[in-house]
Amino acid sequence: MASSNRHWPSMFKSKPCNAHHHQWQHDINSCHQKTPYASGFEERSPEPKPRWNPKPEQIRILEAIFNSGMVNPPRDEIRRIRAQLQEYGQVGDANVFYWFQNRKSRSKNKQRHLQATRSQTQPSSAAPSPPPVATKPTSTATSSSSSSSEQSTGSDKTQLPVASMGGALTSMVHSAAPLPVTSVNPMYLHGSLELGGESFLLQGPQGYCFPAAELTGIIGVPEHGTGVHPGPWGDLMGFKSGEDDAKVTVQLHHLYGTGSSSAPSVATTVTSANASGGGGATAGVAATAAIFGSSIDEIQGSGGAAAARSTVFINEVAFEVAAGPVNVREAFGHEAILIDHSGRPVLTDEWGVTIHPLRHGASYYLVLSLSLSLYFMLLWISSSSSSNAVVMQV
Amino acid sequence: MASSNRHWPSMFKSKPCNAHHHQWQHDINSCHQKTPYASGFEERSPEPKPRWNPKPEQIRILEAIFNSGMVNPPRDEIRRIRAQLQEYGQVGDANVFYWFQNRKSRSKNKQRHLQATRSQTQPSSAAPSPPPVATKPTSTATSSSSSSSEQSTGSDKTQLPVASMGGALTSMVHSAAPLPVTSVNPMYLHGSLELGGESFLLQGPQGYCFPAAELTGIIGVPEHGTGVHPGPWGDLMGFKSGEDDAKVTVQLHHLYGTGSSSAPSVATTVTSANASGGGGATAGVAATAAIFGSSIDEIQGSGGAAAARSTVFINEVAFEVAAGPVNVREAFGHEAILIDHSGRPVLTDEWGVTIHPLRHGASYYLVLSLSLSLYFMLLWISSSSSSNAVVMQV
DNA sequence: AGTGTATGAATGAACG
DNA sequence: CGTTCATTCATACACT
Repeated sequence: MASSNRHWPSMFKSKPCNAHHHQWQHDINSCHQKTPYASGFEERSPEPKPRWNPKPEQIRILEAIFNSGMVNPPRDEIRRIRAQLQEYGQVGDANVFYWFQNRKSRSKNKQRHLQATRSQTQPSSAAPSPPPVATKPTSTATSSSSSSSEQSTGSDKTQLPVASMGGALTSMVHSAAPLPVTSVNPMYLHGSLELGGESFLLQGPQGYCFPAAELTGIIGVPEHGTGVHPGPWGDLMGFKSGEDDAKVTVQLHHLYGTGSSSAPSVATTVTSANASGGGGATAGVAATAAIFGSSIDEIQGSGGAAAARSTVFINEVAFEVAAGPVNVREAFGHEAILIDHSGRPVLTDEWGVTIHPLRHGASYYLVLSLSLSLYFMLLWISSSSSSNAVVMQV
Repeated sequence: MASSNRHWPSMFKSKPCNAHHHQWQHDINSCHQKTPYASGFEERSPEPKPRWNPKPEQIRILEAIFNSGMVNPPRDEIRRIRAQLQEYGQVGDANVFYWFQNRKSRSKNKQRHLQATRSQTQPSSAAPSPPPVATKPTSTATSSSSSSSEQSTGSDKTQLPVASMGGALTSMVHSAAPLPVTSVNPMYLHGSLELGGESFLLQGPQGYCFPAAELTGIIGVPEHGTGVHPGPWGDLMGFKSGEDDAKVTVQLHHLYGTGSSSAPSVATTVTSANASGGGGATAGVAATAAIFGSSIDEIQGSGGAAAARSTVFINEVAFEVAAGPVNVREAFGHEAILIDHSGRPVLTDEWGVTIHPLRHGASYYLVLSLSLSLYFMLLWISSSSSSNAVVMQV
């Protein structure tokens, strides 16, 4: 084949000649590679092409961006990202491009595989019915609007709001108040998060200060894993449609007490300035409860399947789950972890499927959003530690 | 016009080998196509259509044509070309068509990035020369090796502070000028965070926003999302410490005996100082970690030892850990769980020792006590969930 | 030695 | 045409 990189990645080929791993310390200078082909002369001697080795910081950034919903950043966005990454080491647009490309692709078929695997492992008499998600994702109903490209992953997942399980926390996200911002960045959410009143007054002259990701984190949206459904959130979060500037208000209603079954019916309301009910419906999620909804069916084996089931308590709420291994991740999201009564996490395989089935009658606790927990912890700490009065609006 | 090649692809869907199956490419260099189904007609298979794999000779020809200026050959031309190529292997018009399309597109991108790259390198000594890098594709010249001028800021930071682990959390806040938008400039936190004082009143003079990222970062909350910001963490994380304005220290004392029942007595201490703690200043070892102000040392192993070590990020803070399994429990406590970037818990044995070593460069988040987190969450929620405004007196 | 997995890079094929 | 998807290739690193 004609030489190697004749296209894209030629932007700067003489860049990261740094050889081996990156030890947070190595530098990228000194591009002397030992020229492997010392004597061997080849017409297309493929430059040793030291493949870009993203540094931890860079990975984190990329990961973060990806998780924030920007799974396939447009060109200019890539450029920006690259610039950002460059602070930590040489990197080219192509690298970023490839990274996202691969990341998305892989996380996608990983899931696909996951699903496939699951269906195999649990044939559960589901012979004729592949009711839920079509195995054939080919044509997902994409509703992507042009503009800043947004992955349309949207619908193909099993993530309906279903809400209303007894949960604990409900978050209502409702966007409104269309500020006339400029925001060229489709992904920066601009607005104010009124979580507890004034706790966070995130408002900048230029928006820009509240990446969707944050929001999701704060709200407790569990998604965040390897390319889960970045789409929905992204869209929800606002940066999708031309309306990047939405005001997001989160309201937490809640119940206290580890009230078990009391399970106050949660309410998820999504109001979008843009209206657009469509995918927006997926909104609410966030709360534990809502999340349950989505997959419980799955777990339960949904209809027909007369599979064995167990009743377990998750966060004090009873659930019926398949007697066998359950896919925690699918059920509760990527950040979800079930903790057993002794405080140990329920082990799962790489797909989030528990290695052991849940014990019938046992109690588990679900941690979905680490961020959320910590966030609250912090909130509490801050408020409680102050001797002053804190006015919180809820 | 004339380029109504609109339906080309569809025209020759499975064009290549009309007659029989592909038996092409046998001797291509390293061509190992598993040939899915070599047998007869299987309607079942989705679409084993093996993608055309141009042989070197073919590529050469194509390349030549392309370089000769014919970047967008008309239909009949394509046919001709195909005929020519066919001497070396089966190929369809569509293949040729696609090839040119891709070739053109990609070479264009390449160029675009080439120039973009040099246009925005660094404000200083801005390279004013938009190198005449061939307007002509001349793929051969792909490596004009101009490059190398990528670096920005003359030096690369390429590294984090590798927290030395304190037991507390410290964060440096410092202000900066308000930059309008985008721009790779890191946004500094503006204002002071008085954690122990009055809640979070974070807002800068000019409506500076306080990206959640900052906060989370400071606190150590795994702000898994975001990343959109230029420097938030990085700068916050420590290096870059020009001068700190405030230092916030949070100390959580507590107990934890597995079980949320035991109300953790938390003590928050905020220390405002100016001391610029050299490298140790790294922001938060995360509240979480802070809580167990214990032993990262453990993990860190001995200092400069040349032992195998990996750098991992725990709650955004870099740590050096042994290359092998790590005892998470010992390091962070009994209820500690490390979560990997995908949201999955790091598996550990019964002693809390990770089954697999932590991945170098990977990010992990630490969940200490689920119960604790939830506890706080509930605490906060319950305290704030009163009607509208609640005055919290603590 | 090898084998498997993770992932950067490349590119054919399509979509809109 | 610009983008995106799907495969495939190649290499780095981990586990046996």
